[in-house]
Amino acid sequence: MNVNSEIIKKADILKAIAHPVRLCIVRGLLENGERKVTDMQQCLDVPQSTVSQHLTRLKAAGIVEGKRNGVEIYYYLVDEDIKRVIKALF
Amino acid sequence: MNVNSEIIKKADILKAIAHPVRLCIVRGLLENGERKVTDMQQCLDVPQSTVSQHLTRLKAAGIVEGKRNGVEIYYYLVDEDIKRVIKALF
DNA sequence: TTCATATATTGTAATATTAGAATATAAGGA
DNA sequence: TCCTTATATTCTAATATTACAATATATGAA
Repeated sequence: MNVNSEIIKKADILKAIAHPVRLCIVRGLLENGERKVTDMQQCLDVPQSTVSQHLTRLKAAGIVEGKRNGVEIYYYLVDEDIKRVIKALF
Repeated sequence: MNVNSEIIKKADILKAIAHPVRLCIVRGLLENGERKVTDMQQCLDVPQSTVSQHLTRLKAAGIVEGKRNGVEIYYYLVDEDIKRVIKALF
């Protein structure tokens, strides 16, 4: 296998959003700006731990960041590539 | 889990290109138009059967199609979403 | 401190993806 | 026909992803 590291990085970014729950989260963030976990969970109808795990993956990929407000955490998109990709996809 | 079928479809399309070899193939097709398998294989430095397997996946996802010319098969992109996504990504 | 709510982490079983060798098929030329 | 080249398929072991329950942690209010 020999593909360059730029390709690998881009493929990793795509992998991060290539999942229904994560894609839905990311699309929601693009449409509505920041959101807290509970809201996503209700919208997706998925257990809380599942949402949290997917958010962890999105964070690790550098796609979202969260800011805490008291007991809640609001997530928002931080990757411009992803914003363009989502717009292109929908 | 409850995400609608549009999201699932779009996530499947992303999954299809969220792999270094497949992303490289697709990007190459977008840049250079149609290509035959042997050329992709040399460019990627991956065994022939591996390239062929990835092409099968891209075909199944409706992203590429191939037309035979004698003993060779030329592949080309057929999905407009993907073209936009790749452009947005690079 | 204790409690309630929001979110994260861990453990694990089920499933999917992956690479690549071996083999098969398809097409055309000698 | 037989040979060669191009491409596809099959098999399989290794690895990665997934869902979700159970549990842990963080914050703020009482």
